[in-house]
Amino acid sequence: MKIATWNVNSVNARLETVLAWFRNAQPDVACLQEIKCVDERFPAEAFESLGYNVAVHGQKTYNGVALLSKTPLEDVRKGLPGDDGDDHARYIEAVVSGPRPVRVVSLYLPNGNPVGTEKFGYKLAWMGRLEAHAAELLALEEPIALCGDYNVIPEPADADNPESWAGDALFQPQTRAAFRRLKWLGFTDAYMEVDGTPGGYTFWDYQAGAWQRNHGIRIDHVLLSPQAADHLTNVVIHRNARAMDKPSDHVPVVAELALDEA
DNA sequence: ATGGTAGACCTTCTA
Repeated sequence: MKIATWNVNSVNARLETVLAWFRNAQPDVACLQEIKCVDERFPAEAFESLGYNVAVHGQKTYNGVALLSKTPLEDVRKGLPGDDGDDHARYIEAVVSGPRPVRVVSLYLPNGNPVGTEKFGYKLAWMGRLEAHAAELLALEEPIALCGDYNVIPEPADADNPESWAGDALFQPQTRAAFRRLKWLGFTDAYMEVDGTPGGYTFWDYQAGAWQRNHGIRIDHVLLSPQAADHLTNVVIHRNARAMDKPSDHVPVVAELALDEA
């Protein structure tokens, strides 16, 4: 099973680019972030025509996440528990049905810049809520994949120029510590497990020629529960998607699970 | 050097 995660930076502005990638990569499951549209504006028919079932948690202008799956999506949850006053559409969870069901999450963790503002506080609070909910999910002892744009640079090796991110919310000690706490619950960072080579970037800013200069960072992650990590066979970062026409500033990350094998 | 670009959308916010 190929599970993809991709921050598409507006699914409607990027639809032809996204569909071209789907036709080529053929993921079984896909987690999209920053769709930047309400549910009714999500181009569900375009994905359904490619054979996907669709679940959307949308929002006008900002944020918005979606799940796509070749098999039906069950037990859909929209919104991260823990704060009824949080109206950002940044979390959707569902069970991908099949002989070996997998619980899949598409998450768009807050950016948190600038540091020292309420935005950074919101980011850290959101990470705390994610940790609490992830702990509850782990107790289910199911195959689980927490996929998305975490807006976290875990280690210096995950940035081309770590010094330039020193003051950024994505690389603060508190941010990195919160991400470690999440992993230490018992999750495996899929990329680090099968590859771990420095330079596996997933984001290059549109500005200042970041792509041309390879000023990238690894901030899109797939975290797997033990019951999923046991079946992990490969992770591919689709770097060449950054060179497509009208690219997103993020590229897809695809994790492969061989769930039929012991 | 505090730059640069992209998307949604209405003038500026977010990233």
